[in-house]
Amino acid sequence: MSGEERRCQILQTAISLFAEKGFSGTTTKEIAQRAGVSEAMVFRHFARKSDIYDAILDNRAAHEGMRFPWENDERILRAIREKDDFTLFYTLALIALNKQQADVSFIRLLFYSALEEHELAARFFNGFVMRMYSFIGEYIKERQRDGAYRQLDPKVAVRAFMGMIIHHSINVILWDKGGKILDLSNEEAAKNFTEILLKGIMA
Amino acid sequence: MSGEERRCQILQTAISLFAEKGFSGTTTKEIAQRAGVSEAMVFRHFARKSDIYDAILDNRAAHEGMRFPWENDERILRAIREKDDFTLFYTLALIALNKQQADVSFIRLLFYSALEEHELAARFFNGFVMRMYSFIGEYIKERQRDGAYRQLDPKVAVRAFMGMIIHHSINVILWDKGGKILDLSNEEAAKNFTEILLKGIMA
DNA sequence: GTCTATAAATAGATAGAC
DNA sequence: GTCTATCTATTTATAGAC
Repeated sequence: MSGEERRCQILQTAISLFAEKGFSGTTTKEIAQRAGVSEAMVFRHFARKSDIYDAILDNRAAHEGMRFPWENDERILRAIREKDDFTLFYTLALIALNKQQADVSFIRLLFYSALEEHELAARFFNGFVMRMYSFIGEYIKERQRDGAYRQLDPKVAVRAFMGMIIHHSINVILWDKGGKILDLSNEEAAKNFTEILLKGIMA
Repeated sequence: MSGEERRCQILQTAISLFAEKGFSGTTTKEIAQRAGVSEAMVFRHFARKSDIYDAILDNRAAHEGMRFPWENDERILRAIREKDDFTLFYTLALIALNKQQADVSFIRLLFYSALEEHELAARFFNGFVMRMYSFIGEYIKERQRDGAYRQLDPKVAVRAFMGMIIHHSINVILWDKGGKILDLSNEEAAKNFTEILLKGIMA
């Protein structure tokens, strides 16, 4: 295997372990074992263990989780043009829920990084999250000008909406794994949260 | 210092360190240093490091975070009797927000324990969270029978409401510390979320 | 590029004196 | 109940051969 390939493979292995057990809960030995190489190989590519964590910042795959999958999504662009509120928020919610639950590993990594105060969390927040607030916030402002929504801080509406969605995913992933309290398809969840939000902010 | 006192003090120190850096991110040496004792003292009271983590389960102070501060709260009991929806949800939200943000340490401990899959998280979920769902859920059912709220799964409404609240606190605590995106008093947040929920679920 | 062997540092845990 | 000293295991990290 070439240097670049090996480096990448070790990094992927480490990311998945950091997501499972956090940075300090993961040993270089485990990383090496799961990657199927010797520990010396790990240190050949990353001088210190913390360099592996830092390398996540430049990793393409990790940034996958920070992509805006809807910026070129035809359903969404059309819903915005047509001011089809339900379709817009429903589609946003459904895409988010599916994405979050398909990438449990990324969500866990993100929460660990927030608790451990690693730059990854800050970068996610300053990139993805802020962009999200302005994207949805702008639409809400426009609809307020139309008189369709009542006057409230658009950012509060975004927080409420994202709160329902993310909190639901966190429950599915972290707290209520078996669906003990609430077992709901993502379609049902998206529909219900969208209805609550829209009725909640309409004029 | 007596044995029991010392044990308790070491436990408190450990809890606060586990909240900061997680279980594996904390060393027994640090615990000893911050508690102002030798490492030997730590191991005198807790044979193994993991025993400290486990002892949190029997700790009164940790259970403080799992209390229902409103079960004897006159404002809330009265709001239920009078079916004063706004006051009920507003008060619940405000108490929750204030409590969460006053006990950042407990919230962090809880999230670490969920990621680390420690029993603390499961106990919190099976105790506090489930009780919360049935408490609010029952009220919503009653109001649905009254014809005041539209038909939807009460648990979905609870998840939406708790989602807004908890997600907001998590933002304040973990992600948006400086209030970069949204800087809101807990009163404003409680008011806004309550309005969105109530308009969102009313008939 | 890969490994085995080993060093160095740290973490968890114990012994025994006071 | 408390400490110092010590031990062992683990973890991070390096050296050097192939």
